[in-house]
Amino acid sequence: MTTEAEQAANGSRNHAASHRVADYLRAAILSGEIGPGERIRQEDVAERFGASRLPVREALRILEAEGLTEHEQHKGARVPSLSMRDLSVIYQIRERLEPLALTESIPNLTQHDLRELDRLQQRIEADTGIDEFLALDREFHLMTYTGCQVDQLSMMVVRLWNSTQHYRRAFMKVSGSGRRWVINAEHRLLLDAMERRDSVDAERHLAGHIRRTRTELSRHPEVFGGATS
Amino acid sequence: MTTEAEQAANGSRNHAASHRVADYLRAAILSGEIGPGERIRQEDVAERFGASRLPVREALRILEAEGLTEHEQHKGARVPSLSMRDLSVIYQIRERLEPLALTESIPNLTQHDLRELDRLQQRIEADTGIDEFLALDREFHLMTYTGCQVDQLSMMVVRLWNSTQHYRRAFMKVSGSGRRWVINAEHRLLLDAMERRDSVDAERHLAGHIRRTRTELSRHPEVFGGATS
DNA sequence: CTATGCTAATTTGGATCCAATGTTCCCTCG
DNA sequence: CGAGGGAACATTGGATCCAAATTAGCATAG
Repeated sequence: MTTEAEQAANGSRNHAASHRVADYLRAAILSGEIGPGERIRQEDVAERFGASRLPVREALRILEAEGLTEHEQHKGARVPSLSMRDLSVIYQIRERLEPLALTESIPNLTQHDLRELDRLQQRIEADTGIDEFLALDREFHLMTYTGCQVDQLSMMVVRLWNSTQHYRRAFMKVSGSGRRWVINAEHRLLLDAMERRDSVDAERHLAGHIRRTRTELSRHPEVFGGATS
Repeated sequence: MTTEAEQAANGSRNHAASHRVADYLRAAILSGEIGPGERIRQEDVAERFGASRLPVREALRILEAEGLTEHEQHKGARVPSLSMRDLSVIYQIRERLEPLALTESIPNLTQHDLRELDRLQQRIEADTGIDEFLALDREFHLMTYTGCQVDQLSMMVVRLWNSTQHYRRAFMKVSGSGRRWVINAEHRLLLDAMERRDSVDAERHLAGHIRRTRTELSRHPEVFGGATS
């Protein structure tokens, strides 16, 4: 489920316990099991994970550095609530970073990768539920970056996706799936440019895709549950 | 010295011991005291810091997530060595991210900030040693982003500066200070655009400044001490 | 009945201890 | 004399224990 996340987060397989706990918590946050503002008790996680609190604490530091949790002295960890402005800027960051990652990726994509991307897009076009759509869409985009050899860049992209995951879900729920065809059209244009190995065109389509999403998001302030702090 | 680094790294003052240790280690790495490939022993740090190994371990996880250290199971932490390609891509990332941070910053800069920047640039133009130049240049650029309200963005920028600090120093040492006047001219053009609150022009100058630096860097492979892994 | 202050319980922060793994040095054997 | 193996050492990983701070609950006063 979160395979891509860790792969990009840890250069190679670093299966230390703290990382396994971090992966576990990351998955819990991404799946919505732990929502913004919600507190994370170390003991709970330790117990559920069958380990002591120590690796949990290390994991929380990792997630904090990734921006997935906030810490306050003696008050513990919680998932931060983003404001509309935060989210908007994150999308602006994505709009500049992801095209770069794409350009780095395209020359290294194999025919197999491209076929896999096509297959993913077909599954996205099949009318699925919101949660499945979110998972597939994430998988699709992150897969377009599999050719990007620079860990630091892939990592940044994955983290940006991670920290907005909850709001993407909330947005899908309030906006309905009415505009799914737009997404599909944009994905198809992107895929086409990628198959032609036309980085410039692909960058253009991707940037437009992200920009449009940001614009639509900004029209749905209710995603932030009232509190825009 | 590393004030900006922490300020951006921790949204607010999080003076937990693990963060103080992380700041300490970050400063040691940025100052060149701990160089790429060098190992960091937990006990040493703990002793030097007057604390137990536990906060040190948490600090190392933080630095790992920031990309300042690498970890291997049962082998400990070391500062990663970057390849020419890594460095080049980081500069490409900076070329896209920092103009965005600048645009976010410019409207919020006070007259006082601008005066301070001018003063900094004057100090840069005074012929200083390499280490002082590096510190001032860093301070100058990061100060241009003080108006950027989005923590996540400022944080990313600071981390990019951090992970390339050592190679910037090495580059200055091999390339000599012959081309300092180019930097000064670019800084002046950037400052002028900022004073006119012309984000577009400022972005253009900044991107050019970073691109030129990347190009010059790529002409000095000896910065990587032979090993380009 | 509400608000405030105090105490008890919960939770996080830090230190020490033990286990597991990696490293080094030396001895032996080819 | 060099290479391989093994034992002692050093270092990291994890668990438990204690201290400090926050939170929650209760009692009491207004």
